[in-house]
Amino acid sequence: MTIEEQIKKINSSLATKGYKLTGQRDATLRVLLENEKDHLSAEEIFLLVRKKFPKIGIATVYRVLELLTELHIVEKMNFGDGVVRYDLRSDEHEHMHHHMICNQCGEVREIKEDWLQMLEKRLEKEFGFTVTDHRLDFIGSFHSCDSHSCKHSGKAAVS
Amino acid sequence: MTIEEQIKKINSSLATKGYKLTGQRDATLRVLLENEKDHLSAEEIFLLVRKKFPKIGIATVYRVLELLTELHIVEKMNFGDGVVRYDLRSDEHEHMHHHMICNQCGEVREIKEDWLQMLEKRLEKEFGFTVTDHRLDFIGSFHSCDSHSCKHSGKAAVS
DNA sequence: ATACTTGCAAAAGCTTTGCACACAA
DNA sequence: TTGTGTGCAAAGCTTTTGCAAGTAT
Repeated sequence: MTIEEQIKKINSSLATKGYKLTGQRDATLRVLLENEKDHLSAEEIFLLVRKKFPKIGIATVYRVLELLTELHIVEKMNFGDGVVRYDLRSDEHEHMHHHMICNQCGEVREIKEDWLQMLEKRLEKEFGFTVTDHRLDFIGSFHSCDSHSCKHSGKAAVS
Repeated sequence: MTIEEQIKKINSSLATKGYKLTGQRDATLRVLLENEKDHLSAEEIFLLVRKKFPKIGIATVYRVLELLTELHIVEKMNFGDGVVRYDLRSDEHEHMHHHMICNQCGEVREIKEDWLQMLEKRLEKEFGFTVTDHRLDFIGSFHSCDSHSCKHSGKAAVS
């Protein structure tokens, strides 16, 4: 699905609940869609959105992110560096993507398969617990980061 | 392992790094050990510690928690309610416990098995990624909470 | 008109830090 | 005495909120 198509679809979701796709919301959404893999913080999102929409205030960005969280379009995540990051849940892999977090270079790479269906059935049976969502992160390191100096941007290492 | 034994063990870890087991640290540790399953926030820990050690300040509690995080005795977690919670990593199930988070009653129940070993081998093989830690949370609801009014304390519901 | 949105600034958390004092080796 | 640890209050951050003004239908 192209970004335009995704925007269009999200616009429908907004409309259903009586919300409008304003310029600020559109710009924020584009930043999220264009940086899907980056798990940006509110501050980072704000700085990027401001390039598209200079007069936006950070309060608006927070309000947009809260709105998108409500609609389950993004999800708040915390990778241990103390900052809230926003993770886009695009249709293709909603409810089924996991993370590998490298503690050498800080990269957060996504795994776009759902590895947990079996386990979720087990929770249902053994605990009477119905799963509606899950979160799975692996912390460790890529061999390519261990062996030679890592090419990825040196974000803060995790824990 | 009894609480006394665990305290003793942790004391050794502290000593190794030149830290002392002061009254404040002892009290904080006991609160954590006695409430292992509760995933307390800093504020909650502070209130409980103050019962044992009334003159303690919250800054000290934060400093103790930071110290324990450094030593990998506790781990900072975020369950989506916006509060940092501290999760004890006791020896028996270090690196191998998961969470069921009920969005009816807010209970966080632990699963003390490691269900991920197979998947971690796969990451090693497919991505060249060595896992040193992981995190697995399931969000959903217990049937007992759906059917009749839930007996657990009504913490804030998750997302 | 009416309801939704926004920017700004103030307020509200939660967490960290500076500093002088206390304590233990 | 020397370095570690602590309480208090102040400072720092991120995030939320109040309010008046703006916008679209």
